[in-house]
Formats: sequence, structure tokens, C-alpha cells
Amino acid sequence: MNITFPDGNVRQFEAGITGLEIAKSISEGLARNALGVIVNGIAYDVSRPIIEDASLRIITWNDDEGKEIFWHSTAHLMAEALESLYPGVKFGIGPPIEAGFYYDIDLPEGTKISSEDLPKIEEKMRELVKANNEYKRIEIDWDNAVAYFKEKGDEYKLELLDGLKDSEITFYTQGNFTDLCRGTHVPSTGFIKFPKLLSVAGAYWRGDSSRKQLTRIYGIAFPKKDLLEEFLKQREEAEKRDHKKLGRELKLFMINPMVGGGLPVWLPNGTTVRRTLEAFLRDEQKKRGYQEVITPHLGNLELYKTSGHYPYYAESQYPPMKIEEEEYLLKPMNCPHHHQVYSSEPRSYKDLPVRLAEFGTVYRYEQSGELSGLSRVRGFTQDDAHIYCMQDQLKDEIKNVIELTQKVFTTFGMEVTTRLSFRDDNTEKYGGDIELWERAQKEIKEVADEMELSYFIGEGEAAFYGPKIDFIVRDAIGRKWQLGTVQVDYVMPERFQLEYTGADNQKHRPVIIHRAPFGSMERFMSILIEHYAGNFPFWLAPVQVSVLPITDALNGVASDLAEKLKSLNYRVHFDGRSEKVQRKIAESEQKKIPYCLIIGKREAENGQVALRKHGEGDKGAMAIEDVLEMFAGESKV
RNA sequence: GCUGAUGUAGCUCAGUGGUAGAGCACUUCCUUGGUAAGGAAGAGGUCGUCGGUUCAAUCCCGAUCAUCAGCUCCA
Repeated sequence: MNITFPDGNVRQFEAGITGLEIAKSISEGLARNALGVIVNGIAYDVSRPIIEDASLRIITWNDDEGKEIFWHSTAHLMAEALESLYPGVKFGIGPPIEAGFYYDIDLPEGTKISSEDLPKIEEKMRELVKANNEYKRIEIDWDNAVAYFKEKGDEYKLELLDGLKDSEITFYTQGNFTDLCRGTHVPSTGFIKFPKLLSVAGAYWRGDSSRKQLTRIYGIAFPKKDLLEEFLKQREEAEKRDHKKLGRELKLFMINPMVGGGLPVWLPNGTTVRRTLEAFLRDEQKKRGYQEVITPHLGNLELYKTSGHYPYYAESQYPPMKIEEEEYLLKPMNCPHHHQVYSSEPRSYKDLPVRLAEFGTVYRYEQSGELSGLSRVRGFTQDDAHIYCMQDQLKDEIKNVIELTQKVFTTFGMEVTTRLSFRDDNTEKYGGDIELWERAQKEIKEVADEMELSYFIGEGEAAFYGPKIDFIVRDAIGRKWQLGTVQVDYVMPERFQLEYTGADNQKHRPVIIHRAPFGSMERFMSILIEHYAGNFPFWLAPVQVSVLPITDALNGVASDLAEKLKSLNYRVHFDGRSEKVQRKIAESEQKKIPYCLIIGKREAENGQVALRKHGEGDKGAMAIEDVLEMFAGESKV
């Protein structure tokens, strides 16, 4: 039979040959590292015979599929360890995930696993790794599969089997453990050299909160020690960057139970950063023809009934309050207010597009367990805007918005990929006219192509009222965040009966674009803190420069300089304490202030300062006017 | 909301069934020092909250609240 390799090469093998043997025919090293093979797009164990012509790709750790196989096998390995340590444990599902794997288990009555138990389980796993048991694939018919798990008393596997009546059933066995599993697996447990269990958490069976909560154990594994170490180091780095920790250390914000959970309070430092971000965006918006509005934090319930958000989203809103026979809602979104601004005067096609922007604070009820720092809160400010335009302006407006969004993310040094979120065939899910939808989707795609965006299409990811463009950014340590969305809306103009008078002197409905590059100031701030690890660039830093005289005798000269910088609108910290300069420097560094200007006798005599850059150290003496020039340059975004 | 872990000084964290400790921060004094922490003294706690067990609870038990890790939800 013919086997076609990814490079197009075709070679002849005898039918029934295994992936491993094919790998061996290429090189011993490849055979040693082969975790699986993709045969005609389907993952096979390396030991599984290949019986007909196929295209074939050999999978190693370096492939995403290889990691999946590796981690999936580790999940089975952990399951075996658990079964030997906790007899009677039942198993839910145990899939590989983006980084590692988990297994959901149901422990026998009275048994609990906490993070202290993980080393013990890991130890057992390492034992099983040494045993180097083979992962064996067993094809089995449905009745026998059911019989096996009935005997074992595992109702979870039985429920899974219920859904597999018409499919081919396979088991995988290694050592003393057998699991219902589609595969694929590494050849033997010996491959899983460095397993590591990470955490324990509760998880509902099949993600359904009305069903039993199982114990979920997260873990990961690597074929090499340095990969594990690197992974652990990265986790530590992420922990160090945790915005909740840095937020406290740098006095950016606080969460205070007396104020209320999920209601962050912005401290002076954090407020400075936020206002700077707002000023940056406001400026960019001004360049792009936006007008700013301000709307109240409460809105008449009628507004939200009209928009359809109430009672549809009642569960995530605060209950309405009655004021003089009228009901009011704490504003869960800004759009309805903006629609009222739009319709506050008759609009002509000559007025369009109308672009209304607001840093609008909204309140949404989040379950208490969901609250976290600045990322999940109950009150937050959206950098919201609504663009009202004619259908044939849509393309240009989308382009305008994408440009703005890209400007924002590149400014922060974040790599962006774009998802075009379109509708799927399920017409029930969506509102508005299907022809307009299709036109909008086509235009969005055209814009994306014209702008040479790197994008992919997410079918079925659209909002109910229109297609979206979502921006997924990658931060400094490679984590992905979905930020900034652009949404086309055909439903709200109908609901609010928005109109403009066309050139034909007829009334028409405008199209609305919702957009928020940052999304929420709170969440964006949390991401930004972690992205920069608290080391804000000069233009954003809460304090930009500290002025440090070496002795008290120079306090006068130094404070004059500090005052001068302040008068030029820089954010300056003057440290005139009777402390050694080493200490002043240490504290300035700890506060992550971008620059220290150190003034000793020599500098004072020459109109210079000794410059020190955060994280880089001493830069030597520099004339004050040169420093000012440098600061001016770095202030530009 | 659910499961688990945690809750001791402003922060980070020790500790004990017999009225609580360190480092940093803070206050005062001394020190005037050239690129990441000079010295001394002082002040600071209802040991998250409420109940129970006990002669005695910060410690044991229960409830509750908050935080964290997940799960569920998210215009």
C-alpha cells in the first residue's frame, strides 16, 4: 500500500504495518519520539496497524496533537494512581486542555482530596511511570462495555456510554487501569517522564450546576525536566504579575468589603493610569469624529424594556427600584441611553454617521464566587461608543473602528488576532433581516481583507442582533485575552424606531455599530498591569520620575528641579528625606518609577542630573535640558 | 450560587487550650551617606464575625462573612 508523507513523498509499505515501524524506517530518533500518527486525518496509536493507502503524519511532542496525546495519557496515568490509592473512586471525564489535563472524579463517601494529597498521588504516578506499562487499545462492543462499568459501578462512564450507542467503542488499558476512551495514547507510561499535579477544584458533572459536583484534579506532564521547570517558572512569573498583588503593592486600587465586593475603588495611582488611558482614547476618538456624551447611572426601566434587555437579562441586573411610582434600573448598559441621544433630534442622511462615545459606568450582578480583582466586578466603566450610520457607510465605519482598535493594541505592544464572529444556520438565534446580515458579513470580510488583518471566522459566534469582530490579544507572557469587540446591530434601531431622513425624503433605519476597544476600563487595567508586570511605560506611569538629592544640602536644588518638572506636567516624586541615596533608589525602584534623577554636588554644579532608568540602572550624568527633551519624546504615544 | 483552601498588626507571615510574635511599613531621635534598604527607641492587634464546648478558646466544634483556586453564568 502507499503511504503519503506531509512533504508529498509517497512510499510503499506492506499493509498492517504500524506507525512505529514506519517511523523506524525513517529514523530511530523519530521512532523514539513518536507519540502517535495521524492517518488520513485520524489520530492512531503508533502500535495500531495501518491497513490501507493513507496520508500519514508522525506526531511528536512538538506538535499540538502530540501534547494532547501526552497529556491525555497522563490523565489515564493519574486515574490509575487514584484508583490504587482510593479504591472505589469513580471517573467522569479526563481530557487534555490547553496546558495539561484534568480528570473529574467522584470519591467514595467520606473521602476527600485536597492539595496536600497531590504529592502522594504524584509519587504513585512516578512509580507507574517506572513500571513503563503499555497503553493497550481494545475494541469492544457496546454491551460488553456497559457490562464492564456496571460491574465496576461507575455510573458516569455508563452515562457516557449511553450517548455512544451507535459508535465504535474502545477501551484503553494500562497496568491495572481500564478506561472508556477514544484515544489516542502514547505507547507506554514510561514516556510520561515528568508528571506534575497542579490543583484540585470542584466541577459539576457535565458542567451542569444542577448535577453532582465532582472533584477535578488538574495536572500537566513533560517529556523533559527543563520543560517542566520552564513551565513552573512561567506560572511563578504569572503569579508575580497578578494584578491583585501588584494593585496593592503599587497602590493602584483596592477592594474593600465595607464598600462592597466586586466594587473596586481606584486609588490615586490607579486613577492616574486610568485617566491617562482615557485621555489617550479620547484623543484618538476625537481624531476619528466621535462626540462625547455623559448619561446617568440610573435609567427608567422602560428604556430596558424597549431594548429587550429587561427581563431577558434580569438575572444579571440589580433589581429595579421604585421611585415615585416609576421603576428605575441601575444601568446595565449604555446603549439605550445613547439611542435616546440619537433620537433627541431629527437626523438627516447628511448628519450620518453619528458617533457617540462615553466612558459609561454600568452595574451588573455577578455571583459572589465569580468576583475577582479588577477582572470580574459588579460595577465597571465601558469605553463605549455607538455609531449610527447608513448601510452603505458601514464598511468605512467598520474600517475606522478597526483602525482605532488596532492603534490601541499596538500602542500597548500587544499582538492581535481578529475573529470575525458570524451567524450560523440556526435562524432562531438571530434577530434582524437575513439579507442585511449577509451583506454586513460580506462587508466585514471585505474590510478585513482590504486591511490585511490576520483573522479567522468564528461561525455561530455572532451576537443575536448582528455579526461581531472580536480582537484576541496576546500579552507579554503569551496569554490570550479577548478584548475589544465591534458589533453590528440591526435589532436596536428597530426596537427604538431610530430614523434618519434620506436623500429621497423618506424615513430610513440607521445601522448601529457598538464598539469598545478596551472593553471595560477595569478589566483592561487588570490585563495591562499583568502585561507590564506593573512596569508602566513612561507616559502611563502613576509617578514618572523621582528626584533624589544625595544629601540634605542639595534639597533646595533638587526640589527646584522637581517643581520645574511638575510645572511641565510630569508626575514627580521628590524624596528629600535624610536617607542614604541607596535607600531612596531602592524605594523608587520598588515603586517601579521609570526614572530617577539623582542630584549630587557634581551634578548641581554642572546643571546636570545622574539618570537612572528603572530596571536598567545607572545611566550616568546628563544635562537637564537633554533629560527634558528625552521626557518630552517619551511622553508621545 | 456550588466545591475546596485560607482568614493573626497597614503589608508578608510565624505561633500557642492559660490575655500574642517577627520582618517591612509608621512615629521620634541620631546619621549627611554617590546608584536596590545606616542605627536606636517607640507606637500599633477584640487573632474575620457570631454562637457552642471548656475553669479557661486566637487555637477545638458549628454557623456566617470575606478572599483565593476552580465550576456554573455573562448583553
